[in-house]
Amino acid sequence: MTTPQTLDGPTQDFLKAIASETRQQIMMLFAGGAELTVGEVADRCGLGQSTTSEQLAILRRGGLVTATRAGKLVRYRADPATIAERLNDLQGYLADCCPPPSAQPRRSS
Amino acid sequence: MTTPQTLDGPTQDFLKAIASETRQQIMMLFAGGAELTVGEVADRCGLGQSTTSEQLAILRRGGLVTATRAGKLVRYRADPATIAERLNDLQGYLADCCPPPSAQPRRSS
DNA sequence: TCGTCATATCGGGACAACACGAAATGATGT
DNA sequence: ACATCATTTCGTGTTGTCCCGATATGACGA
Repeated sequence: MTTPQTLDGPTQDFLKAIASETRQQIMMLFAGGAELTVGEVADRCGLGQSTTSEQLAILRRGGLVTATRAGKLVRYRADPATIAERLNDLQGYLADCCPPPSAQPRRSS
Repeated sequence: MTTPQTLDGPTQDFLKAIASETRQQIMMLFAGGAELTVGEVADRCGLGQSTTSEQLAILRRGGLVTATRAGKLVRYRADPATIAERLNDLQGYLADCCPPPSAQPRRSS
């Protein structure tokens, strides 16, 4: 029943992904449920094409976006379900560290 | 009413602070409302004294812990209120990027 | 005032992250 | 098969993070 020393892998990837100003900026482009290609993202935030592809890959590993091929294009979009999940994990971890003194123990998910 | 391109400073600092395995490990030491000195934290996670001081400073800037002098000692403890606040900001940002298709627009805090 | 103890700051070395251009991959149309 | 276009992967330079030992600050007691 020992609480783990750190977060699990998926939540780690989520945090690393979102803790970058560039990637936050990218995420904003998906507001409203927009679907965008790598090239479109690159244009709209003034990054090189390869850089953008790499950053999107990191966001994908973090569960923030999903990718689907459409011919030669790859359409990226936000992944609200996974985001909510990771956010919930994070909240659980923080509830363990940061106890309202009378906090009830959390279920082990 | 244009949504800002990135998160605000405090939330940035919060994310950078928590997105480090070492600092997550440190935060776990504060579970249960524990108050710890720099030296105690250094011992318990096997870090150097100066390293620990620096990492705690980062956590402090991120709003995760607070510090109070007690004689020559400095006692650090978790700061649940600020953490909840930052977590809420983050949630708001993500709600903007990641729309459950029928999401109602968020208030501008 | 002087010495001591805890903490903070400084300087540096090893290593990862960021952004780029160039080359490889993969899919489409001719 | 070939050319083309979007994307990915690779190699590289630059910048930032992590951790350290050494030194400075600040508080307390003799």
